[in-house]
Amino acid sequence: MSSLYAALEERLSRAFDAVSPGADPVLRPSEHADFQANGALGLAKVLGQSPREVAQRVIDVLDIADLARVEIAGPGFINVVVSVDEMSQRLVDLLSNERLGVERRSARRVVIDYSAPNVAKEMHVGHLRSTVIGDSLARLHRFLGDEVIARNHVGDWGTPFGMLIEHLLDLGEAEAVASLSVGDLDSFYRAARAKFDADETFRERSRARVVSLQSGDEETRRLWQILVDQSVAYFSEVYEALDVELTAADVVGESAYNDDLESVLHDLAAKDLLVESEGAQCVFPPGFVGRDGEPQPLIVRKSDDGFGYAATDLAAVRDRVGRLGADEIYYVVGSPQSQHFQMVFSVARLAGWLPEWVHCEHVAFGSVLGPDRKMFKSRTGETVKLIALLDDATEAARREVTARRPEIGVEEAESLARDVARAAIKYADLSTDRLRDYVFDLDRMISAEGDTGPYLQYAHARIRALFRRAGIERAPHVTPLLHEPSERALALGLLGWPDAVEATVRTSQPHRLCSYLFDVAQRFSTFYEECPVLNAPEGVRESRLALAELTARTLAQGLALLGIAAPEQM
RNA sequence: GCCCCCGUAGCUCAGCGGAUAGAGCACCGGCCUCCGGAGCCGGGUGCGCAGGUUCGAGUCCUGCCGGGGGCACCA
Repeated sequence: MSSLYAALEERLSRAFDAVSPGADPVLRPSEHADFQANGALGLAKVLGQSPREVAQRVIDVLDIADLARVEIAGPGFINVVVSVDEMSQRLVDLLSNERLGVERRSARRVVIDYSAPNVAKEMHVGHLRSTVIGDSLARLHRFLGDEVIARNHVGDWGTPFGMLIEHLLDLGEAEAVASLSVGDLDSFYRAARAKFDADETFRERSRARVVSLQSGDEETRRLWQILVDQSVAYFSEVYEALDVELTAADVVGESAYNDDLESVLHDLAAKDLLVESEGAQCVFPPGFVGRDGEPQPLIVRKSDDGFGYAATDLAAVRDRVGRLGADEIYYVVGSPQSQHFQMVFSVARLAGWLPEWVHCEHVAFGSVLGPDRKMFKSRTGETVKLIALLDDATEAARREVTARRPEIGVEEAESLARDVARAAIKYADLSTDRLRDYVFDLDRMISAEGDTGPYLQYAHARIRALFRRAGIERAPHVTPLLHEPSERALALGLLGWPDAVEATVRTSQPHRLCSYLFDVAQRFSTFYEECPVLNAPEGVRESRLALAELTARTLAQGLALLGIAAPEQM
C-alpha cells in the first residue's frame, strides 16, 4: 500500500492531468490543512483562467471523497483534509505491519564507500562523519531492500609504509604487534616519523623498503600485512564501540587495486584520453581549469612513474561497475574532495566505465568544529581520537544514568550509558544538513532536552514504560479513534513515515529523518499531555495504546536506521 | 585569478518555488489530586547586501560582502 501522501497525490494527479495533461498537483504538507495542492496557481497563466477557476475545474473532476475533503483557499490553493476514517484504517494496517508502511523496492545494487581510515593511524574525529553518515545510508538502503556493498577504502598503501615497516622491524615483530594491538596507533606512527626525520640511515632503509614493497617482495609484503591486520582489527573495535556495521570483510583498501592500475592506464590510452604533461600521464576532462587558467589534469601516473590516488579511484569505479555490477555508487567523503570526485567521475564517464544509467554521487559533508568554530582539536591542539570522544560522552552519560537510576546494576548502567553516548554523538552529527560544518558541543548533544538523540530515546522509553505498566507487550489491534486534535496530529505524523524514509534515501540526507523523528516525538508529547492513556475509559484506552505503540515503533525503527539504539528503559 | 560549499532569532539549526519564515537552547511566565517533569502550554519587529526571473523567492539566476575549502604529481 502506498503512503497517505502518495495516495492523495495520485488522485490529485489524475484530476490535474484531466485539466492540463501532465500537470503536477504540487502537493505539500500544510499549516492550514493536512495538505495543500498548489498546482492550480501555476496553471492559471497557461490556461488563461484565474487560479481559483483552475482549482475549481480540478475539484470538479477530482475523485477523492473516500479519502479526504477539499476546498479552495486563498488565491487558489486546494486544501486537503484527510478523513478520520481513512487515517484510522491506515493506522490499523500499520499495527500489523512490521515495516510501518514502508514498502521494499526492487533491489538495487548499491556500493557505499565510507569511513576510510588510514592503516597505522588513529581513527580521529575527522573520520566520524564519513563513518556515521555512511553507516546510516547503508542501513537505510538495506531497509528498502537494496543490496548494499559497503566499501571501506582504507589508506593502506604509499610511501609512509617504508618507514612504518622499518620501524616495525626495529621494534621487533612481537613488540610491534603488542604496541599496535592496544590501539596506540598514533605513537607507533609518530615514532616512525620521528626516526625518518632525524635519521638519514633510517630514511634510506625506508626508501629501499618502499621499493621492495612495491615490487612485491614476499617478506616485505608479510610485514606490511601485519600492519594492515593489526590496524583493521583495531578499526573493528572502534566500529563495534560506535555500533557501526562495518567489518573487516568490508575493507577493500587502496592496495586492492594495485594490479588494476596498469590496465586503467592502458584503457585510457586506448581511448585516446591520455596526455603526457610535464612528465606525468594525465587526462584533461573538459570544464576543469586550474590556478593558472590552464586546463587542469587528473594525474593518473606521476612523473616518477608512481600511481596517484586518481588512478586508484578510477580503478575502483571500473571495478564497482564492471565487476560488482553497481547500480548506484556513493562516496561518503568530505567536501574538500569535491573537485577530485567530479574529475574522477568525469573521466570514468569519458572512458566508458561509468554508464549514464549508473548513479554515482559524492555524498559530501562539512567539518566538525570546536567551540572556537575552527577544526575540532583537543585542548593541546591535537586531533581527537574517536575512542576518546566516545569515552567522554560515555562518562557524561554514565553520570546521568547512575544519578537517575541508582537501583540498576553497574553492568546495565554501563550498557545504557554507551547507548546514550552513541545516540548523542551520532544524532548530533546526522541531524544537521551534512554539507554544513557543525560545532561539536558534548553538553548540548548529551542533554535529553531539545533536539537530541537522548531525547528521542527518552521519548521511546517513556512509551515503553506505559506498556510495562499496563502489563502488555503490544497494543490490541483496535481501530484508533481520532477525536482529540492531538490524536489526529499524531496520527498524521505517523502516517508520514514512509515519505520521510523515501526523502532521506533519495537525497542521502539523514537529517531529514532526524527532523521527522523529532517532530513525531513532539507530537506524541503533546498528545500524551492532553490525553490520558491508561486512565482513559475502556475503548479509548486501547485506541490510545495503539497510537502509543505505533509511535514507539516508529521512533525505534527510525533510530535504528540512524544506527542508534532505542532502550526499553532509561 | 577561477571553481565549490556555507551565510536564517542572542546561540545551535530546520525550511522539498507557495498563505502571517519554524524548532531547540537560553531567558521570562504558567501547569505537579493525573500514566516517567529528561515533560507540556504561552511569550519573538530574524532570511548578509543589491538587482533579476516568476502570479508568488529564504528557496532559482547575476553581481557584490563575509566565512570555509579546492585548484599537477600527498592521499
